[in-house]
Amino acid sequence: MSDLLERLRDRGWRLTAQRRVVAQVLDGDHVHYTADEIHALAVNLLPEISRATVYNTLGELVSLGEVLEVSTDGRAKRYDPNARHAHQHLVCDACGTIRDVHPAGDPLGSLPATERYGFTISGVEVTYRGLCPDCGTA
Amino acid sequence: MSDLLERLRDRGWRLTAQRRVVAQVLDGDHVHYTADEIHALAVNLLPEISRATVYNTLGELVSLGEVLEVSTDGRAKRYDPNARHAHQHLVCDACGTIRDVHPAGDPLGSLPATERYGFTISGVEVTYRGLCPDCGTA
DNA sequence: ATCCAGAATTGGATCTTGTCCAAAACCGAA
DNA sequence: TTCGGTTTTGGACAAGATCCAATTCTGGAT
Ligand SMILES: [Mn+2]
Ligand SMILES: [Mn+2]
Ligand SMILES: [Zn+2]
Ligand SMILES: [Zn+2]
Repeated sequence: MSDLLERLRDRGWRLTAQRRVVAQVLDGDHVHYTADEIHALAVNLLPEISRATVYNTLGELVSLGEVLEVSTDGRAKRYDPNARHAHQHLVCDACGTIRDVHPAGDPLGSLPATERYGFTISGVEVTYRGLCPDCGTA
Repeated sequence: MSDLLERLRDRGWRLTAQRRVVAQVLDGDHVHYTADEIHALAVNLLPEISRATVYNTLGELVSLGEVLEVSTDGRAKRYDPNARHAHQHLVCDACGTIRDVHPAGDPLGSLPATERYGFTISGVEVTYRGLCPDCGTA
């Protein structure tokens, strides 16, 4: 059983067949699927699973902190199971590919105290944009 | 006439009444309105302007590099006329307020060469999240 | 001043993403 | 086995955005 499923069971989550296949699709640390992609992949494993259940399950996983929502453009949100290791994203502007990259130093540190305007800051998202090797001008 | 309108005219843009009021609404460097907010404000100045024209005009301004699109959440995109000075955003998770903040050092520098995976990197977006003074736990 | 072709605008249809809801199915404790 | 709470489901609904064919506008040519 995957780490993810194990942690969920430890939290008293009822492990239904539907939740199991959603977790299974997300398993592996380097995917960034949309909800509809996850639904399509889940249907391969459990043909009768509904779109609503996929959205419900993803919402619960996000609330539990097991999955991150990533909005790299104004399109569909992507769901990132790599919630345990802080990381940032490198996005191809042409094909939308997303890669995980890892911070050098604390990105929060780059915001000077004089630029906080009384906010209580809880996090920072960094998205690098460019062209991937496949899409770059050959 | 605003700087923005002047630059647009210099580029040979046809300055219609509709485009003028959209530019007028965006004038001033610290706004981050949604397309519908811009439409509502534009209607005050030119009652018959359509939503489609607001979207068309915003799209053109973005193509020209005069306005930036900002997607801070999965909701409506926001349009940022402050495209001439590199800056980052500080977003309140409770009320959605956006403030401009200014980088200390080049945020691009924080991505190690070993983490570029053959991408040609063209830019970076940094979004700090937290609670604004109004929304913070009093 | 008038005409005309290309540019711009318009309202509504359409699409995508996501949420909501009431009914049905499921599950596990008693 | 029964029963109440939990989960799932399909379809309705909503927001944001795009598309499109019809119309209006515009500025240069005459
Ligand atoms: Mn990731
Ligand atoms: Mn800004
Ligand atoms: Zn690419
Ligand atoms: Zn706030």
